[in-house]
Amino acid sequence: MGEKSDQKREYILDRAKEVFARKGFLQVTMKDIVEACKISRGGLYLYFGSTEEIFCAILSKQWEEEDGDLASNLGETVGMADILMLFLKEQKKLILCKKEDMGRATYEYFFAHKPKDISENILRNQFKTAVHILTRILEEGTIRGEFYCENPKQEARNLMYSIEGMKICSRTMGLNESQVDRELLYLVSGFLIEE
Amino acid sequence: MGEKSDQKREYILDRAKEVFARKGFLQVTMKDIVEACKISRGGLYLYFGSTEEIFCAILSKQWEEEDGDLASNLGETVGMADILMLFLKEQKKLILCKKEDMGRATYEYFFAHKPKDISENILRNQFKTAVHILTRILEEGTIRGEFYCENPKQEARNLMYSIEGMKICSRTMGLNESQVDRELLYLVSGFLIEE
Amino acid sequence: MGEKSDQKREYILDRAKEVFARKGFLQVTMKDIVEACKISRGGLYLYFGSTEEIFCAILSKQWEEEDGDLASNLGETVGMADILMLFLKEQKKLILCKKEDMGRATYEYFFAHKPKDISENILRNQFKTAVHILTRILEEGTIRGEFYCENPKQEARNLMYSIEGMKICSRTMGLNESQVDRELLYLVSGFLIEE
Amino acid sequence: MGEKSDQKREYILDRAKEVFARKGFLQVTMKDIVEACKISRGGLYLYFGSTEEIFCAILSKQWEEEDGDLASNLGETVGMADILMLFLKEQKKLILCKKEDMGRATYEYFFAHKPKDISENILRNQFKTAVHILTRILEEGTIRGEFYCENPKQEARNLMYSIEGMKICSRTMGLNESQVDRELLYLVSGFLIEE
DNA sequence: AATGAATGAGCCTTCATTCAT
DNA sequence: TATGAATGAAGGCTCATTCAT
Repeated sequence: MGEKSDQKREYILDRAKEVFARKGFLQVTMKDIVEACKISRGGLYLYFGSTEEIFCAILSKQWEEEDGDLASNLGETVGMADILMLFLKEQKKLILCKKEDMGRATYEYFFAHKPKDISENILRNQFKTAVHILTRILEEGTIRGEFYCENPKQEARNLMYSIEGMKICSRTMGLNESQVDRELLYLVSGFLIEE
Repeated sequence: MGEKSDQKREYILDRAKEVFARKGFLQVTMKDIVEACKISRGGLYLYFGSTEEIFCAILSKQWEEEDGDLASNLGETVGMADILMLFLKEQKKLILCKKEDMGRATYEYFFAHKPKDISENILRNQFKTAVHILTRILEEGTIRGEFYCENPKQEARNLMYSIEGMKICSRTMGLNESQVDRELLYLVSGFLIEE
Repeated sequence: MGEKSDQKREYILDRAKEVFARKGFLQVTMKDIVEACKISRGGLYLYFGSTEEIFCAILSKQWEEEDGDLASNLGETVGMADILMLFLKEQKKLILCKKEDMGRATYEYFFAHKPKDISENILRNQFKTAVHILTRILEEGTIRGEFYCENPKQEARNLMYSIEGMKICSRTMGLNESQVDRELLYLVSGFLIEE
Repeated sequence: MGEKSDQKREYILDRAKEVFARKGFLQVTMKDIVEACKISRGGLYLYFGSTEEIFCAILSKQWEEEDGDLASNLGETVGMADILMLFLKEQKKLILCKKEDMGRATYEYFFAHKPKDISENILRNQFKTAVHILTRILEEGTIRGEFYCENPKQEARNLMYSIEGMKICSRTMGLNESQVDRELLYLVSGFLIEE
């Protein structure tokens, strides 16, 4: 066990992630993952007992990795507006499904698994973290005179709900880049002070 | 044929709708619907060939029925702010899943059925219609001096994206009424002129 | 459903009984029964959900059928010794597994399914019924002067335990007819009055 | 090899015995035993190739150990009635499953493995030995005037069949201590001379 | 000797779909 | 039209057994 197993575990999670990205959560079977991994049925069960277990493992891993991506840059000498743009650019990718991510799978998973232990809900945590980062950006930007924003926290929340809305609209009814740009621009224009 | 068949068709759709509202789209089987309808397996197949067919039929029906619910009131003597509140109240119900609707099922369905024929995409049409109605409300309200809104169309879009975002957040991570109220209030405060 | 189904149900039970008689209980799979019945996998599940369910159905059926086989003859003009011999002859068949019965399967089943609801335990009921019948035979025979038996109930119990013992010995270590005869003769000799 | 291996062999048999006592024979898997032994899968296969092999090894070992437990006491100055009581007390424990023994497992094993090589059948040997011991007890007791028994061998056989019957009844339909006592008392009363 | 990862066969169960009535 | 029995494919899970280390 140990090192070798961990490696294979990671390998399985990586392959499985591709499968989830392609098929969502509900329609993925253990067989799908077995085939994607090119291992035996029994082999997979050595590591994970169900698609749910695999899915949760991927979410956890992702959560750990993402930690403090943007947050670290706060307080640097870069302009807050730039950081905000960086943040929105990332979100835009997610909205437009540029990088085949697990968005759909995640939605499907949490549709069916209502938040029992609310603190355990990764989606919630992700959302809260995003709001937190945005709030700090808005606050700092306001202090520096780059933004005009009376209620940064609320504004941050508003931004995130809109972005979530676009994510879902993009996946269910299709959105193109210019539509997203237009909307993001409008959102930002509410507090951005043009030079 | 004819009338009698139509009646049964409607009956099936009504029962099926309850099932979809309860279980989403992907996890509903023909068996589930057969049982909900208390008809025979073969009987169901006389009317519909798959869950997808049934689901689409429900969506179409719904679309026809909803048509011009609110739109009809526009132009009446009631205040636009009141109409807006009525509209938001309806949306709030959907966000909080007060009336067990097919929200989740619809998301699941359109996740998997990417908008091929875009004009056929009902979600898109619903969204566009909602934006259209909101736009008219905002325009009329602005004319009447109830709102201050420079770009009603864009504002309407923004509102709808936020609302979509809340819908999804409510279903996946849980939202309570006060959270929704706070957000809606904030959104409206951007253009509502207080007396 | 109804008649037709009942017929098939019986058919399945009959085939399954052969399987249980051959393989015991624990080693019988749904697949075995499917094959014995020459029906489809799903077809079997239409009638029974598990080997246990099938097994219990067979036991119940058997229990109903056996009812009052010997008991009916009591009180006739035949000699009690003759009736006793008839009874023992039946038991001898079971001991020697002359008719491939479900003895082994039944033991295996009740080994694993400890008597929760004791009154429901068919083995117990069968045993009690046998003891009851024997008791009546002994009582009546004593009255008629064919037997000398101070405690018919206890003697009946003793007989049945010995017979049970022979059943198990026959199945596990092998017994031949003369061994059984010798033992039964000895048992009977304890209360039989020779002419 | 040699000593060390033997030690491990014994260790495995001891753990396996517990498993068999708990689950019978048929439902025990190699996996169960591997887990009970806390050794590796491959490790177990170095010593035994199947559950059957393990089970037989346990039976053999047991047989060797039990040898002449009671037999040794015969001829002492103790009363034969006392020795008989000792013997019956042991049997009572087995009947009531006081010490979790391999009774059920043994039955299950011999149900499926019909006595091919009859002399090899351990159950048979155990039974014969028990009968032999009982016979000697009865003979000696009769000589000493403690018992009145015309046919000790046959009486011994009868006793053992009854005891076997109670064992099986206890395991399949449940017997309590007083029921066993009553039956044993009745059996003994047939030849015991009260002072 | 010993390990334990890996394989693949085998059984379980559920459904979509067909078809004789 | 309507029924529901029947089929068989698909996916889930567990183990006996092997084998590289």
